[in-house]
Amino acid sequence: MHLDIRDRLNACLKKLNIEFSKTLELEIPKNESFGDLSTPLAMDLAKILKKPPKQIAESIVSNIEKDIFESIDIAGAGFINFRLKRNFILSKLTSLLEKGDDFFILDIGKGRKVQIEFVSANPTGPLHLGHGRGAAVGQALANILKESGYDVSTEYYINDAGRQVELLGMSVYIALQRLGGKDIKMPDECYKGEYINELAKELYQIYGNELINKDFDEINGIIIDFSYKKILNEIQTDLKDFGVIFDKWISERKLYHTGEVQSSIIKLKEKGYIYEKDGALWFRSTVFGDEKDRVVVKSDGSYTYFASDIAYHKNKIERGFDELINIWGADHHGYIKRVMSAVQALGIDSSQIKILLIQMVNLLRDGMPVQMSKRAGTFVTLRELMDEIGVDTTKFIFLTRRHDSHLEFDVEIAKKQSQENPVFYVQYAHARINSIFEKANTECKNIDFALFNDHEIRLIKKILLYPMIFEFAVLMREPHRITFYLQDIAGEFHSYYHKYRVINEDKALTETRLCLCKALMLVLKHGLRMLGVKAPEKM
RNA sequence: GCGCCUGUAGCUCAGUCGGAUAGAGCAACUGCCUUCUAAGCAGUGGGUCAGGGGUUCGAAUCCCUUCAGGCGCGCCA
Repeated sequence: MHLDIRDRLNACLKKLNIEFSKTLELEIPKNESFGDLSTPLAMDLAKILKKPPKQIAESIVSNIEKDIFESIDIAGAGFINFRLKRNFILSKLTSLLEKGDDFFILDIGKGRKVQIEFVSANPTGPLHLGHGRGAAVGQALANILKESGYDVSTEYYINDAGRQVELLGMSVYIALQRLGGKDIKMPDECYKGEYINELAKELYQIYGNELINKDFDEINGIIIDFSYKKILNEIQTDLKDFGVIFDKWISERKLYHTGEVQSSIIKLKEKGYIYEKDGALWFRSTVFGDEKDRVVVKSDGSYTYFASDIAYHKNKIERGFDELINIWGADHHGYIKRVMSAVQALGIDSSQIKILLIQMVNLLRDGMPVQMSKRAGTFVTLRELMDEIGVDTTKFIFLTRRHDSHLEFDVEIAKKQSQENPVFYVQYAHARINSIFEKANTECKNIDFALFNDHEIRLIKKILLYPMIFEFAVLMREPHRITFYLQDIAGEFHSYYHKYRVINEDKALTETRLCLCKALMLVLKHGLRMLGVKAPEKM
């Protein structure tokens, strides 16, 4: 619907010889009496053309093709308000019913290659809530970008090298020693939690006392590999059960084995961004606005995590993506500048990489925040939450906030099956419609537009607005906009459902209303699919 | 101390890179099940957009500043 208006606006601008390269903005007016859709275009153009907005608006209004409009008004400081013809709205409805899911296909991406890297949790422990939120957002983002014409590739970067996995190995080694009766304290920096003991037990079952009597240095390889692979396996299972699929899992170790870490530093060195100080090699990130330069090779000759991350980004860039999206936990925000610096030093435009920060999740139980500490091993895992609350609810709630905003996750509300729980509210609308179709002895056919009342026309307009919401979610890379829309439209439907009977004595009216239901069902199903949430037929 | 993020109704949060009279859900209160699922609906009240300055036709949105909260400031990852 909005695209039809935009097309006419663009054609009109062309006719008037006005250049406007941005995506033309259409919005839902604050007040319904203003019209169906409006645009602040004239006010934007006023700045460029240095003419009064009303004058521009008038010129647009008199030159635009008016076939689909009931009326076009200029209001306020220069808004152009459009009211669509009833016939046009109904033709769009017909089109939606005919095309089904194809109606929602947009070609914004035009095949541009986008890579989304997300979760990428260290394989040193189970996934927790924050990872879950990142997983839900990343997958939803992948879904909507795919659906809108991007060539999307999702990826998980496995930090299977370096200090953290070594610490994991050490932790399991010590647990193993304790299992063998040795009285050793678990050092502070080590990982705790029951899963460490489990890993030790499993190793004991395989190797018996063999490992216990050896020094860590002799057997660290065995322990580290066994442990991180086991954990990675569980992470993969958890993500799969959470409905998150990665196209590619890439290993940090591999970047060392292929020499990419080394070569990327050489490349930076050639460009003059590397220097030596205090026996270490530093990257000049301050050139790009970082607050200090960063070490890439330590004085003991080993690489920092940053070094392999540079190699990873170089690797991504060389794979020819047009856009890279990194989804990180908000606690990594201090890391953004140096990665952006490295990426720029490697020669790509910083606008090609976007880093989305996922804010913290606070878990509430009985109205009280649950304290989480990774060190103490007292954190709530994604697995626990999935098992307790269900995959759909968990995902949906993760998507009810802007990624940038703190999320309060109330377990009690999530478990409630009522209006307080937004997922059920939306799913229930879908199930209700499905149930109507089961009860009806007929289907959506012989649609008679004359039978729609004003309430229904309003609802149809709202349904047809979905592509605009979807487009905006894509352009802004913000899946939560779909979540909000779905709650909104579900509410409209529940209200409609109570006021009017779909199945009634009048066959023509019944069939016409079934078409409205069908259209809404298509939208609900599509929206939920984008979020990765099921649209149940029965509840 | 420095940097980043946040501050919108009692609570949880939307709000289009500056636009029209700032919205929703929950909670509170009042009603609605012999009719397609009450996991639902209808109605009522609720605001100094943290405070203060500035920028302009116009600010919740941009700039400065104060306050409050979160996070980050390793040759850790």
